[in-house]
Amino acid sequence: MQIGEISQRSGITVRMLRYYEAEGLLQPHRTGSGYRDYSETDLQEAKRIKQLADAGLTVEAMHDLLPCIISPKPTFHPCDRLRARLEGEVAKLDQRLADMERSRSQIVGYLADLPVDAPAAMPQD
Amino acid sequence: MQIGEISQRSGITVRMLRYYEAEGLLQPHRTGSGYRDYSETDLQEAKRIKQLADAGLTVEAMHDLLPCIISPKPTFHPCDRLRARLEGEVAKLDQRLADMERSRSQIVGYLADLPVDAPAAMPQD
DNA sequence: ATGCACCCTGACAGCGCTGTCAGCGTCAAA
DNA sequence: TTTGACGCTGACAGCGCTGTCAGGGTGCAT
Repeated sequence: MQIGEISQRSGITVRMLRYYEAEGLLQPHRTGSGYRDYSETDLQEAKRIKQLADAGLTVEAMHDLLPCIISPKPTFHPCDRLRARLEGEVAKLDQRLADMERSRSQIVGYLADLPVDAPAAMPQD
Repeated sequence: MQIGEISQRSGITVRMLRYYEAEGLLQPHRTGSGYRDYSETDLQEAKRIKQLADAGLTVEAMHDLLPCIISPKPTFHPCDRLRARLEGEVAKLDQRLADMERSRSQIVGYLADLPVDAPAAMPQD
């Protein structure tokens, strides 16, 4: 299928599909005239890429991920490095989650201290 | 105090202090020769700015926040707009938190399906 | 053969900061 | 007065995408 179709079917913009290809993820065949020609397998991969992207992973991280995850058949390469990377990603996520929780309660605190609309309380340091 | 000192005391880089000033937050007096001259109050404000920045708020959001929050005495302006903004920020944070939770479990799922190092399972679609 | 939708590449812009460098004043101490 | 730390401004770069535009082919249907 052409790029427009896979774009619609995967929810990834044409722009980003080309970007992913340039970055070494998801490299479709080309027709004689140079058109990208995506297979159903490519579509599967595209969907996974989208999941990961939505999950906040960088292209660089996906680079390590995909070789182990995408394959429609069992993967045979040592995935220890990948495991490490994934664990790192989780750790990073946890870190960010914690930060954001903290932010959230801070803002909620501000909100609580906010005067209703007239002179009133202030957040004490 | 000069910029270097407030930088150390607030944990904000010199670069960012100037940036915040350019953005209209935290505008210190100037000495005759043009040096920035920060007061203790400025330091307080700087610390709050840092908190908010760490909390992931943009300068633009802080713009609305600070007039209501910073003041060392009760604030008298109507803060309804601020309240709305804060609530919006909380909502955004909640959204992002949810996304990230989802990402996290997705990755953890991948991790669980990962072969130990030899040929093995694959994530079933 | 003409048209129109769709594809191609390459390049520039913008997000919201943040670092860094250049080129040049200021100030206090030696 | 000279030195060295510190301050000033302005500007460019980079992060990781993402949109958009320009200039130009391809392919199918009238």
